Amino acid sequence: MTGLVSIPSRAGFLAARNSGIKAVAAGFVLQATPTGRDDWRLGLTASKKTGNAVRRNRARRRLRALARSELATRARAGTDYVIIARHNTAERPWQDLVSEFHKALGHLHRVIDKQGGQR
RNA sequence: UCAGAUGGCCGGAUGGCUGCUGCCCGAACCCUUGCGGUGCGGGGAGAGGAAAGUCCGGGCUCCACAGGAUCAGGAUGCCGGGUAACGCCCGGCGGGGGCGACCCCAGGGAAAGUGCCACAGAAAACAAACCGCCACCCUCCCGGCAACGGAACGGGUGGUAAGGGUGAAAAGGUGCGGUAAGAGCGCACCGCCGGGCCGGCAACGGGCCGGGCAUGGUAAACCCCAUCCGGAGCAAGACCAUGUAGGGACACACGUCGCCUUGCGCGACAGGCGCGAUCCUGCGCCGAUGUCCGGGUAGGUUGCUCGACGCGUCCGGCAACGGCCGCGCUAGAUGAAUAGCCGUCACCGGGAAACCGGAACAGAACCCGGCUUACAGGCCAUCUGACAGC
Repeated sequence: MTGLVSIPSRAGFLAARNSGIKAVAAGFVLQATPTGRDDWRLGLTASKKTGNAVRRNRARRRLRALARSELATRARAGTDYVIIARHNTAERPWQDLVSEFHKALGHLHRVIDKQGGQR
């Protein structure tokens, strides 16, 4: 998957979940955690609560398309982003997802800046 | 035309913009010159009929493994064929259902043995006898002066299994004869058992002869018989890179002899380990190692898609299927590509219309053959029954 670098192992996902910060939107949950790497990486998660395999795959594909169009130009190096699908991700209107993503990403970046300033 | 049966097929189409995975081609650059790497441009490909459940059968890989005997365990179970194989498919047979086309069946053995047969019922299997039916005896009672005679709706002894009742099932069925009443007691037909004949590869079917009839059901209870079966799975397995050192637990032999090149040597025999168990034959490994735990590392390549493959003509076969020839190459991902958004046209529902909704079951993960389950809507072929027309 060129263009997007994916988080290769379960350890990366667990790190994002435990030490990262998160923003909950109506159509998804966005998490971010600093890694100290040169590039930024993306992880996608769709649990069984999202639905059957078809719904999970569709939700993951829509989230990937979202990341490709909206996150690629705004992502910060040295950060792992994890997007978690929710039960309505597969059929939520596309424009709603886009606007929610902008809000969530802006929130996370502000929190990261604040934490960095305190240290 | 309506109702139905069987078999097969489809599972929206097309376009724009922005992207992804792997393949091929082209030019450029880089170096460790290779079947190399990097980005760029172009081309064509990219989920299913069930991809599902993971229920059977194989291929492939590892457990190094092969042959035989006995036992244990599991699966299958009418017959014949198809197949790599099957618990699958096809064609028959038998039984059951339907007016019919057709459908359904866990369909070997119950005179090898053991067990079980609830409730109800007298009785559930070397038969037995509750209400009955029949015969005989006694008595109440009646007649007679008496001897005695008659005689129950009562009692006893015996015969019987027709009828009643119970049950899923009551020891062949129906009819006639027969009898005290009855009974295969006798006869006819049906069924059953035995023998032989004919047809069929066979399951089985059809006559014939003999026998008055023995053998209840349950094997989806144990069991018997026949056939088949080693285990684990692509997270199999292989290679590269990284790492490779100390710790804990468990297992078992540590013996004899020979040779000279006297070595942490080689060889032989015992010994140990190795199929579910035991034994035999062969073979391999071990003789200070093996296995596991914990710790550490968990990145890349390969296996990975040309195959019991798909399509078509012809030939053989009732068919499943097989064969010859020709053409085609049709996903190979790995936190996991095959998409995101927006149109147009068809389909379904609502509406007078503009238009608004809906569109099933469901996502490859080593690959095939099946089974099972889920499924909006639609198409085709053949056949059956009814009605109408000719």
